[in-house]
Amino acid sequence: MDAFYASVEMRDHPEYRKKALVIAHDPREHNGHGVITTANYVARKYGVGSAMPAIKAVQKVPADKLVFLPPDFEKYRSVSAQVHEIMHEVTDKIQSVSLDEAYLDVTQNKLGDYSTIQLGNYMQQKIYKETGLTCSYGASYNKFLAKMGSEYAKPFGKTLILPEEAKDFLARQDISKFHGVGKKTQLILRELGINTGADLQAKSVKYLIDHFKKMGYVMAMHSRGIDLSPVEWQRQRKSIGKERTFEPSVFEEQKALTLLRGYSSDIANILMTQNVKTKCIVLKIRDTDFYTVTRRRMLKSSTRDAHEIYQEAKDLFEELPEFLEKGIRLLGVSVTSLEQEKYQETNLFSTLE
DNA sequence: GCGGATCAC
DNA sequence: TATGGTGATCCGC
Repeated sequence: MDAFYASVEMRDHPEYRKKALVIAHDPREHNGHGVITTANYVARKYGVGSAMPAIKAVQKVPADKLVFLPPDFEKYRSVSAQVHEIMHEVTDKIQSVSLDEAYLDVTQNKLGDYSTIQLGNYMQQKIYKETGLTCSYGASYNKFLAKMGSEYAKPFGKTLILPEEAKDFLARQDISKFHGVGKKTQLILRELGINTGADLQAKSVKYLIDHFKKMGYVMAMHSRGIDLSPVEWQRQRKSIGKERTFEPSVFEEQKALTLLRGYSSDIANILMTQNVKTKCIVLKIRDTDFYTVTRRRMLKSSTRDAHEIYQEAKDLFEELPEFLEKGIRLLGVSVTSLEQEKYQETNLFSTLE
């Protein structure tokens, strides 16, 4: 398989920033882009009320020159669709990872007899021309290496990793660059003296499985340049959820129940548009001390009814009265065990065609 | 199947 | 230091 991973840099483009950011009023400072920082941190520091999602980074802008920009998700979504159109010129085998990242299987492509790099350059340049966004991509013989190469190429580059180069390339990478290796796994790996791809390669597969179970096997394979997972371009969603954090916390039962009703209705609407039903309702709740639990209930028969979802969520909620005492910081509902409705019109037509 | 943990973005 | 929202997967029961 020729795999391809593209990552579009939206957050650094002034028009497409997806998240809250802080920007200097004076465009002569910081190239007119201002300074991106953790919105909540800045909000607290400068006494501005804000609970925007956070991103990374820098400071150095005086307080009186700061202004908060709300995220424009509509814009973000529409640009993402534009980018996807360009990718679809090359192949329909696209696995979206998020609005701005995707895997493409270009073993076959729609444009003709081109190399993976030629296809990549075509998309990269077209995306830049049509949206002004830079993107990087990685190309290799499997998904893992394609993604690794893409990260390596950021913010506006490309990386081609050939089979005979893979092991050396991986040996040089820090374990933090391995997909699936997060904070916790990193900590344990480093305690074992494993800091790089070379260290992973030096350990036996058995050793890694003994320490990390399935994850160990995956890391062993990845470090050796092996990843057989396909580009899942037809995957369907397995859960749908809605949750919200409150500042200050919620103490009133009526308010909590109203929120649950709203979430249930939102979820029911999505079930409707996606033509699926659910067999399992999950309640998620977090108190002021950040103590979080989830409780779920399996249904006898699947549903897409807002009120039925609400009733289950309410039942689960009422089994946890302690949270109202403490104060509710977060409340959420999600549904899993989704079942595709059969005999869907679109399916019928597409089958007949 | 359930609930917590971990991870990605 | 302060930790948002959505979704997936894995582990140990």
